[in-house]
Amino acid sequence: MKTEKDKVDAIKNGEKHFLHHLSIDCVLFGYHEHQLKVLLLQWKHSGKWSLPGGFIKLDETLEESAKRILKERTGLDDIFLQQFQSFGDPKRSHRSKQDIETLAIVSGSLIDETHWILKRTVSIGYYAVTEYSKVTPRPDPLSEICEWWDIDELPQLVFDHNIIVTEALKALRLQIYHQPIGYNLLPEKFTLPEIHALYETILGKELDRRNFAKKLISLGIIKKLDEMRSIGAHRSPFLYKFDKRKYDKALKEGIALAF
Amino acid sequence: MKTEKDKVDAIKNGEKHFLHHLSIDCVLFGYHEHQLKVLLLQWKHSGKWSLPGGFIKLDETLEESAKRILKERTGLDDIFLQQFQSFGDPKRSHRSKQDIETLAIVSGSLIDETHWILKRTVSIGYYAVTEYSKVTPRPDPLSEICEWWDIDELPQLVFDHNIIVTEALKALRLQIYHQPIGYNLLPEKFTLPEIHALYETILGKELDRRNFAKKLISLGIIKKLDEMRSIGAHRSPFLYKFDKRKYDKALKEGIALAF
DNA sequence: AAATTATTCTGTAATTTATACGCAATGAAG
DNA sequence: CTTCATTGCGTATAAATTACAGAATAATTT
Repeated sequence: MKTEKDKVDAIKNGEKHFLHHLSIDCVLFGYHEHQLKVLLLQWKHSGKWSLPGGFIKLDETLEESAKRILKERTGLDDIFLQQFQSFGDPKRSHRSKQDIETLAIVSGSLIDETHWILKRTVSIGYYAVTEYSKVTPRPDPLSEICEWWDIDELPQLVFDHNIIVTEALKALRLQIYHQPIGYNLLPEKFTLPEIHALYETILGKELDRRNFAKKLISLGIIKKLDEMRSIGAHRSPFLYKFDKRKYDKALKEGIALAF
Repeated sequence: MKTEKDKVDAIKNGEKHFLHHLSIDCVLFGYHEHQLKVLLLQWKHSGKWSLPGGFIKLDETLEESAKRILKERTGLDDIFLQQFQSFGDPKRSHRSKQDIETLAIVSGSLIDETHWILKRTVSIGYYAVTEYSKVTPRPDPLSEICEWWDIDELPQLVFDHNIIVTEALKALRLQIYHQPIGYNLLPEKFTLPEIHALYETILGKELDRRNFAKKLISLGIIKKLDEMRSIGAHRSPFLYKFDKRKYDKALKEGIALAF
């Protein structure tokens, strides 16, 4: 585990450890009670909101980099990450004078216009989906707050981060039609209503529960167990689990869902 | 138009003009006589084959950069470009001693291990599709030959370029199910057999011509004209053209094709 | 001028898939 | 033992996809 000092130090001496002109931005979708949320950070002093992001170490792959960044904010290992687009407008990462001052104060170093962190930066976008409740959000050294925001009540974000979120959501919704989603997002054993709610939340629309179940079962990616879950004052739903072999096959070869 | 000298000079002095650690690689698919081809370059001396690629200027967008690179190789403006993935393995762009020597000879400059062009490079992949016959391939200063290769008879390529082609084809085939393709790829007026062959070629499989036509017409993105084309010793097919308004709408909003 | 050949155009029947929805079954609470 | 909210099962209908047959046409050949 890194100390806070180490990470602030990274800004000062990052020149030697990170790829210049490149960054990673992560859109982490959190799923909870029929609501889709996004993890955001609030910068110190300016109070501006941003996506969790960071720089790429000289010897790590893009995916390793994204994983590391997300782990620092959430504590989670093994998130299913998906690269979806790179953002490279020459002016996208322009920082205001105030933001530069903040960087200088927080890192305790001189930041003039030649500083590596102010160079034009192309950002590689990754998205991931997680169970909201699994995460304990942790701000980074440059931020005051790290918390979930409802997908349709986002504040204005820094740089082009609002666009990045929009594109990530588009990519996620396109993906859900061509690959199964849910493994690592649901408990090992789950009920039909649970996976049904997950899909409805991500797609942002209603899906007939009976037809939905029929389709997933007929594709063979989930299968019924002989157990039930007790959910209080109502009929107990059966438990299901993913057929990992068929799930992985569907991941690799793609499926054609039509909801 | 740049002179050859300018471009070789770019290697020597590119440090000041290009973003370090970043490059663009383009997979240009050429469509001709039921064959899908890819434009490749053969490097001088080593004889290795690669995709057309290049570096990003300090003040241009990623798309402008890709457009410029493709224009230099093909003469074509206005190609429909699609960013599809970034490739960032730390070892992906390793060059052999021989290749470094060639770079030094061709550019007439000293290239030691600190030279910017040898740094770890993340490449942003773009693909495009064009009519094979519209293109006059032109090698770049580092290459001997620039020519089309059949998609299923590609040689071994440098770096991870074989993977890049595979991923580009996957992305193109996924795209064709969700967006119309054909504008800028077919003459303004075309026949059903022509557009049918285009789709079969890109997807690499047979599509029933009657059902195919029914679908495109019912979606409204092509419409029948009152003219015919004479094709020699056979029945003359009717001409069609794209309904640009509906085509653009489909591009923007997406469609769901199922062939 | 009639038959031949290769190709395009139109239509329809059979099948599969998707959609809509009614109702019985269940577990706990009153 | 009735009520309530919820799950599970099944079926009728609509829509989309697939498969395929046969007529029409423009030269070329006989």
